[in-house]
Amino acid sequence: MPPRDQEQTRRRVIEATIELLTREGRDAVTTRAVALAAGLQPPAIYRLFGDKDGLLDAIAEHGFATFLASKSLDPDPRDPIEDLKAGWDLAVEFGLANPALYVLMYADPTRPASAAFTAGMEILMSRIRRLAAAGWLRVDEELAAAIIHATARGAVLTWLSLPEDRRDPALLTTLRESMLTAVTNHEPATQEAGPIGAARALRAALPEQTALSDGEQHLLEEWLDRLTLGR
Amino acid sequence: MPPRDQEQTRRRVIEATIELLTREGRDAVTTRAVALAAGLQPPAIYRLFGDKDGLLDAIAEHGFATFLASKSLDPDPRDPIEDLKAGWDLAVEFGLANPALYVLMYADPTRPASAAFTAGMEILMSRIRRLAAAGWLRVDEELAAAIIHATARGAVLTWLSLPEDRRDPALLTTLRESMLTAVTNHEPATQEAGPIGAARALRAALPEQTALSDGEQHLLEEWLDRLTLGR
DNA sequence: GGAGAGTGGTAACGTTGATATATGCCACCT
DNA sequence: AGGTGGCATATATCAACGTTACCACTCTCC
Repeated sequence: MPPRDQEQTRRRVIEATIELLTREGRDAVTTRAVALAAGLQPPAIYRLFGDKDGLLDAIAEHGFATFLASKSLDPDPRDPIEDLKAGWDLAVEFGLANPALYVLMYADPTRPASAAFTAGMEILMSRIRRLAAAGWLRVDEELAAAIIHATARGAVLTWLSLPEDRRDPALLTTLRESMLTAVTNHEPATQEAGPIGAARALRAALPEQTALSDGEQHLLEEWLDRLTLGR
Repeated sequence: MPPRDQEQTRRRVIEATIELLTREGRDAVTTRAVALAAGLQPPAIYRLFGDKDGLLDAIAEHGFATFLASKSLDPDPRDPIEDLKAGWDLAVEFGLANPALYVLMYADPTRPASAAFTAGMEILMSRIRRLAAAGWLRVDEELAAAIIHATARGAVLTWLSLPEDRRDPALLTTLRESMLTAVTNHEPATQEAGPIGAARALRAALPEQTALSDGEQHLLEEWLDRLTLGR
């Protein structure tokens, strides 16, 4: 049997599993129930996914990918802050739209990061890097990622743990705004994009620094001048 | 047998379970393993706790209570803001000190709130109420509780999901400060960028530059890192 | 002293994740 | 065309799990 068919049954199993998970909950996802829902025998799961964790990773990836595909993410290079907000909203929206899947992916911190998890992190990191390049970042990139991740995670899990009639949308907007003020500056540290603007801004602010020796600072100034000249 | 003895064996079982949980992880907590560790037969668990969830609730309550007992919480009626900070720190500290227990209590949002969970919420709510009485609250009490809860939950779970060598304590202090500015009218002491922001921007934009040699760029990156660290 | 209630121990049931063994099918080579 | 090897399927099975039924014992109270 060519791998085409196997890929097809893989998809069928994955979709049946997601259906089962969202409709009957986490505990209903047993290898037998999945096999039955997909019209296979229990051992087939193991041939296709290795073990149950493999199956769960696969459905996480599939669910995340289809969610992303349903959204159009077109970053505006001129407003990285708006992009960050949109990215945060996207992460939260995924959690609210796919609670069971989200809990599977993000609830247990001891669970090793799945492919879907790292894929989401990649999206975030690219936006953070653009923010940093534009001089907006108040903290270093790694800390920014952690803050964004933590606020989104806390927002979704807390939202889901509240009974439906006590869920206040202000929780989400407030947390997003807090995240923003924690991560970004009120004004960008550089006026122009790219290394040239950053170099010029640093050149201007350099006299205040104390971390470098006189000699180091002198050489640094030369380099910054070369950078601003672009050659 | 008088209930005195039963209470004693209950305690023994609870402590054995916590020991098992923290030493060998979540999956090691089976009714049989717990019974063996406590020197009982498996059915005894059910006589004492009803079912396995009853046992887990009991250990959550016990773990939370002993943690609280080890801390002295003496609210200062004159500084409710400091009290809130201390309360948030307390919640986070509990999570970092008892990861397995915390995950059990807070990871799965579909799990019904245990006694320990609501006990922690009670502590929080009393502080929020005092904050509100003093006129410090920027949002209504329920939203404040949700924000505090969400930031703490996100902080702990994100912290635990990071590998140990990438855990930055600034994540916790930053999130606490964000929570504070989101919930209260207290003005944050925000530091302005100076050369740090510009250095960070240049660091992020550096790969695009062509004016410097590889060696120069490498040394420059080291200096920029030193500048952003401020020492 | 005997009846009843409650405790404790043994064995067992149904289900789960996972695997080993047997059965059937299809492409491929001679 | 007819074997033949390899692979997907199907059945049976395993150990471990949460949980419960059942039985023997002991203690209490009349």
